[in-house]
Amino acid sequence: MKDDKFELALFLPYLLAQAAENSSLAFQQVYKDRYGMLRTDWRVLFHLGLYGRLTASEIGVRAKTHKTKISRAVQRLTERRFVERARDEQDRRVEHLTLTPQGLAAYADLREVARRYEAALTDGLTEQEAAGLRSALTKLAKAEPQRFT
Amino acid sequence: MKDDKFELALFLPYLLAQAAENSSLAFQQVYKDRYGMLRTDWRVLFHLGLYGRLTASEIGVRAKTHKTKISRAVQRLTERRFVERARDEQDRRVEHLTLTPQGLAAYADLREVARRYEAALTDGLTEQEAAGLRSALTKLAKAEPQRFT
DNA sequence: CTGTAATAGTTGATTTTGTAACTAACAAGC
DNA sequence: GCTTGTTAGTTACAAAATCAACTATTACAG
Repeated sequence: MKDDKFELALFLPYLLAQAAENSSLAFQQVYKDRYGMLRTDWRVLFHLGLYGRLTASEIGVRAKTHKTKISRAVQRLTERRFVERARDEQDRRVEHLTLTPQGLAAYADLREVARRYEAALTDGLTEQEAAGLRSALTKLAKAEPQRFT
Repeated sequence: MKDDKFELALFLPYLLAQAAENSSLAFQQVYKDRYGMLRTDWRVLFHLGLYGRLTASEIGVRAKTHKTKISRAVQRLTERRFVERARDEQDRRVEHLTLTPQGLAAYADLREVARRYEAALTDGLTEQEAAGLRSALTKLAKAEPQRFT
């Protein structure tokens, strides 16, 4: 039963999940309480805020998020007047999404919160930790999923 | 619209979530395909495999997981004969959980997979990245959730 | 003792996600 | 033109997560 050479607390998928959940809680509280948004909602909002006009599938690719999740997030954001849809006249399958003034305001507000939150999170880390963390996370986030027998 | 001084791809809660999801996919595939387990299931299995006899709430505390999630995971694991429950005779509210031989076998198998997976993940990182990552994640995972206005 | 609070764990109702199938519009071969 | 395939996005149904309420048992104050 007792085991050698394996520590759950050091297993990356486990540790990453714990850190991710723990360090998103306070931010989640804000976008949920202030704007009734879910995780995918704020991500869509931020993509539109940062990059301007995008289609649902462009957001899906950038955010590595399934199209049904995006579709439902856009639906919620549209109902609440944060986002506006516009059909592309050349290709009528495509919808261009933009933030409404209300959406822009929410984005600007949350972006400030995010900025402060980021600072607070980084504050607890040493230079080396922050640097190694960022660099490693970027690799891990981009890496192709491994293969297993 | 265009924004300065904020990068979504560097926002820790976002980057962490991406890295966490991406680096758990292949492992998830294994415990799902081989044993039909969900995320909480393998976590419970590993806790019992690593630390021996535990109660549901002890696992909940260690894994920072809500008791209903644990309860349902234990239910699934018990149905499939990976785990056995035993009432505590002193305090009959408490149930002690242990792995069955079948549970131990599954644990041993998955632990080996985890070990190899961990090695593969770490392989893509430099020494500094791995060190900074681990140290930073541990802090982030333990930190008290921040406070916001 | 007895009533009230606390703890371990489960259950049920609601919300959210995941998977697959679907509609609508375009593209390309023939 | 017409068939076949592809892409954008939605919808339907099943699986899973969340949150609150619940049972059963113990603790403890008076």
